[in-house]
Formats: sequence, structure tokens, C-alpha cells
Amino acid sequence: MIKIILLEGAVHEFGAENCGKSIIELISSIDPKILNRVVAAKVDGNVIDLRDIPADGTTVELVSIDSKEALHVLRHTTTHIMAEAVKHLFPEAKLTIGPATENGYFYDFDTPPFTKENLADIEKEMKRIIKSNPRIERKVVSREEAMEMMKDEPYKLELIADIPEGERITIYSQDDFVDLCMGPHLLNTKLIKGFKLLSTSTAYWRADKNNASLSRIYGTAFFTKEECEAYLAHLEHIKNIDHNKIGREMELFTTVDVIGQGLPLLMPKGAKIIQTLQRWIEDLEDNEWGYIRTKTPLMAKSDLYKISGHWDHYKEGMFVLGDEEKDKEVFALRPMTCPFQYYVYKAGQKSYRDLPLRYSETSTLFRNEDSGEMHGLTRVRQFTISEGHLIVRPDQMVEEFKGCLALAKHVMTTLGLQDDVTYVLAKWDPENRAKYIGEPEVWEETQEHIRQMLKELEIPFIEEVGGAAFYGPKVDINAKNVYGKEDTMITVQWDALLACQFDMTYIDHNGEKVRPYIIHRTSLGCYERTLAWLVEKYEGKFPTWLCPEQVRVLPISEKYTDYANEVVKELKRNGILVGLDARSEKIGYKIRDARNSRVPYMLVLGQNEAESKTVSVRSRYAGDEGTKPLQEFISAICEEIRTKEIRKVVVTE
RNA sequence: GCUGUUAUAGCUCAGUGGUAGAGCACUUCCUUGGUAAGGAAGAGGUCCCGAGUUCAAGUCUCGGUAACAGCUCCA
Repeated sequence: MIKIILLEGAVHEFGAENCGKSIIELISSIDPKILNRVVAAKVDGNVIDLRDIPADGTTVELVSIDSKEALHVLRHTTTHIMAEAVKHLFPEAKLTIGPATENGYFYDFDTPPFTKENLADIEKEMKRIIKSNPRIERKVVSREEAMEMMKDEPYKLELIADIPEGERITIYSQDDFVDLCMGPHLLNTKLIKGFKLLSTSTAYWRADKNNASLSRIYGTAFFTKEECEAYLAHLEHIKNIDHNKIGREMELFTTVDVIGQGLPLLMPKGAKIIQTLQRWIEDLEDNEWGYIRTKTPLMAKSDLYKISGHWDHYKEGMFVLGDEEKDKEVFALRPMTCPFQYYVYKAGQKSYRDLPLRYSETSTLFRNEDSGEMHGLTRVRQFTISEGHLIVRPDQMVEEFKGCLALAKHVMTTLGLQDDVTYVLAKWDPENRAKYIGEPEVWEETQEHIRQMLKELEIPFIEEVGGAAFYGPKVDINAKNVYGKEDTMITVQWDALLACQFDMTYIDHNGEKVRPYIIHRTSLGCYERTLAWLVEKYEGKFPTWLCPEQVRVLPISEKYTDYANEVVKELKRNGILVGLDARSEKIGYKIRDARNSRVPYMLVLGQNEAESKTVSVRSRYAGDEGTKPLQEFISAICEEIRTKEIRKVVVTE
């Protein structure tokens, strides 16, 4: 017996006499029209092809065109259509792989890079193919048959050779196009209503840079033209909130070719925001979370890095000053702060009573990234992090680690980013023990401790096998940028090992020298990267406490410059970051400029205000807020800054 | 690091071998009491850097630098 669950939930049962029929045939016997709204099927949660023949006893669920899985199938089929079009226009191009992705699909070809014009031609050919509505066929074949069919496609032959013995091999085809593929695919192309080729690039075969460089085409597809257009509009929108674009427009940072790659210059506004963040973090750590501050050198002799292991394993990533052959001493700019803080610890004998010691430093680091890696403020060669090392007794480890997570959560929440991050418990890989030091039981126990802490702090998290450092598991807090690319913002790492490497000890209550444990952690992570993230999160409209300009004073004409100056002085006296626009243009210009600068409050001053000592407030949160006494406005904004309030931007303009 | 695209005024860009351009911004003057744009005049350019081809290079060729996209990498 085979059960088919229809879209509306009704269950159809087929007797044994129907075994051997494909899902298409089974559905057609109920009502052929169902096929217009179904693109695949699911058995035990696995998406399968409608051409498949369900085994006796199977329950088959249909996948409607409204589902996420359906979009995946649609895109997978679209990429095959694209490959067919490429084959028509570039018969010498060799096929490799072409999967659907989160937002679309790509296909890699071994052929010279495509140009923009090529893309337009390919798109045209795809339209022609889709219009002709070819039937998409599937064949289950033997390995030999597959190799015969793919004999002119060396990459496909390589893939066939990798298919495990006994696994089913399927070939999909439409028109003259034949491709090795697991499917599932649409039955024909008439459901492809909206599609677009987005960009070209190159990629390595099997993601290995030693392999051939392939030409990739990215595209996307939807079941309706409207959805496709909406997605393209969305792409256009995110381009306009990319920190690398608006961060420059807002004059937060800039780059200069003669200064170098990955070395952005923070301009006054960007520097102000980072200063606000830094003062907040330093005070928070020192006054409320028990940290003590260090200030250690930005460079050291090679000797230090030889002890830490960086000289042997990370020299390529460091800026080395001097020539090992010629110079007596060679220095390198620091890529991390760990050993510097360890030597602060080692500068005196420590008792178990001294621990935990929570060292923190606003630390500038230098990493010589490969030239293609730099991006805006998120991937740079010089950056500053809130780096800390907690030297603790083993029995304090859990509590202190939990404290670091709680601090990280507090920081995220204050910035309004708590819901935008993914907490990742990066674990060891028991299958790859050579990569890690320590006993399996200790790893499992430590990981369970961390799991427990995250649960107690009510932090949702995912677990990732193999992401741990060689010395211990860690929690990474990751965030996605506007394009969906993930970066680590904050990390808290468990380290029961490095104290030995640096010969760090304390005297325990028996009077014996023992090894402390170490927690490597950041509370806000990299300031530059955080700024980038805030820009994208708030589209440049930061919470008031972070704004480099919190209020702009706009006299309605030059007659009120004196009163404006008075207001500016009073705001400054209250610690408010204020700008004055005393140009002689019409007020409309001034308001436009303040809005473009994303200033949260504007005070529009005219005769009535000057006489009655009030201000007309216009804010990005509520539009025109009316006229109020100056002191009332000051108290309100000071309170907003003090509490670091995050107000929702109301679009009134 | 790899592949591709790009680099012209503060910004966005036009300019396919023959006198350096537009819009916005800027400066000055006039105008202006209200929410995306009043008028006039003016200033502003080693056309990224270096070499080559040419009678002649912003334009063609080569090398470098930087920005962007993707890949790879991120101890």
C-alpha cells in the first residue's frame, strides 16, 4: 500500500496493484490538475522527484509550489536551463556543478570568463528555451551508461567516479542538454515565471585553489515575475545600506590608495562613534564586571612569537619588521594580545587568592591578510578589539566563562543586536582527534558545561562539530551582513592548555605551584567590524547615544543665529553632540541636509522660539514633535542617551 | 593569493587617438519664515601611478597601486 498526502491534507491510499507506478501516474489518477501546483514529493523528510516510484508501504507527502523546497527545485531546474543556454552559445564550455543556493543558483563552467554581454545573450537564450517548454526527462542509468553519456564532460566523469558503489545514478535531460544530476527537477519549464542572471565570477573546481579556475554565473528564479522583481528591488535596497557604501557617504571612514589596502581611515564621525563605544565598554568592564586594564606594546621581538608558536605557524600573517638575515633583532607587529597579557600575569607571583584575574585591553592588532580579503571595515589589516584574558583557577572556570557569555549578551542587547546574532558552540571533532589535544572525556565534559551555561542564560545556540580551537571549545557569536555573509563578532574560548606553554602558575592552598586555566574573550569584539554592523543594522540611523551628531540646530534665517548659538552652548554644556547649520539658505535645504546626515533630532528656531525660549523639535522617530521648552528637550534627550534607548525609526518623510 | 570589473572635478558619471565635460556639491552676491532643491556669477582636474606605441594618449599596449564582486583563506 502507498499513501499520498495531498496538499490540503487529504490522504489517498493506493493498493498493491499500483506498485511500480511513478508519483506522477499516481497523482494523475486522482486528478491531473494537481500537478500544476506540485513540484516534488517528500518521503521521510527527503525531497524526491515526482518521477520516482514509491516503494510499497511508503507515505508520500506532496511539495506545493508555495514551499521553500519548491523554490529550491525551481532554481535547480533553472540552473539546468542556464547550462543548456550556455552550451548552445558556448559549445566548448565544460559542465561542472550547478546547485540551487539559499537565494538562487549558480553553475560553474570550464570556459573563459563570461562578460556582461554574454550574460544578456545567455538570458535571452534561456527565455527562448523556457518559452518552448521542453519536457524534462529523467533516466536511471548504470555507471557505464552514465560515463558513455558524459564522455565529453571530464568534470562529470570525475563526479561519476566519486559516486559510491550501489548508489543510484540519474541523468536529467531537456532538448539536447544532458546532465548528471540527483534532482529533483520540475516536469517542464512552464513554472519558471521570473528569473534573472545576476553576476559572473570565477570559482575553483572543488573549492581548491590549486585546481582549475571555473567561470561561474549566479542567478535567481521565482514562481512569479512579481516575486522576482521584488527580490531584485531588495538587492538594490541592500546595496544602499551596505556599510561600505553609506559608511563612506556618511563620512565615517575612507580609504586612500597610498596608505594601503585594509587600512581604512576613520573620519571624525566614525572616530566619534568608536570612541563612544570604547568608553562605554571600558567603563562597563572595569566598573561593573571586575576587569583590570592593561596597555601592552603593539610589537615584540621574534622571540615572543617563537614561544607562542606564531613564528612557525603564522609568520605569513604577521607584519615583520627587519630582516632575519641581516638584523640582530627582528620585530613583528602583534596579531593578538594573549602573550602580552600573560607576561603581565607572570610579572609577579600569584596566589589562589588572587584569582580570578580579568585582564582587558583595548587592543590594536595587525594581521597581514591576503590582498583579496579586505572589505570595508569588516576585514582590515589593522583593527582594535576589546580583548581580554581571564586567568582563573580550574574550579572558577565555569562561573567565569558564564560571566563572559553574560557580558557578551548584555553588550549585544544594549546595541539592539541580540536578535540578529547566532551563538555557535564550536566543538571538537571526535573523528579527527589528531587536531586536538586532551582526552575525549574532558572535551565532552567541557562542552556539556558550556551547553549548560548557554541554557541557563536562555541563549539559543547551534552546535558546530570541528570548529573548536586545538586547545578547547569556544562560543562564537556570529552576525550576518546585508548580503548574508557571516562574520564572527565575539568569541569566548576555553583554554586549559596554554598556561603550560607560557609557564604560568599560581600557588594553591597546599603551597604548590599549579597551572591556571585561561579564558580568551572579547566583549564587543572588533570596533571597526561592530561599527560596520551597526551601520547596516540601523541603515546609518544609529540610536541617539551612538550618533556622532545627536542634535542639529537650524535657525530659520540668519536673524536667529544668536539664539541658535545660545541653544548650542546649552546643549554642549549637557554633553550633547550638537551641530549648527547657520547657512543662509532656506530652511528646506537645512532640513534635507540634516536628514541626509541621519541626525536624530533637529531644532528649528525662529522668532517665536527665540522670544519664548522654546525649541521646535523635529525627530526621526516621530516627525514633527512640536514646540517645547529647551530644558524639557534637554532632559528628555539626556535620559535617552543615558539609558542607551533604542527607539524605532518612524518613516515620516 | 586567484579570476573578473573598475579608476576622469568633493560626489554620481559622460567622453573610442586631435582644445577637459554635465548634474549635484562648493565660493560670492541677490533672494528666502518652513519641510527634497529660487536666481546670477565664480572657482575647482599631474584624466590613479610609471613606462611604451604614436606627429598626437584620458582614450591603445605593458607593468604597478587601489576600490568592487566572487572564489580561496581567516592560526
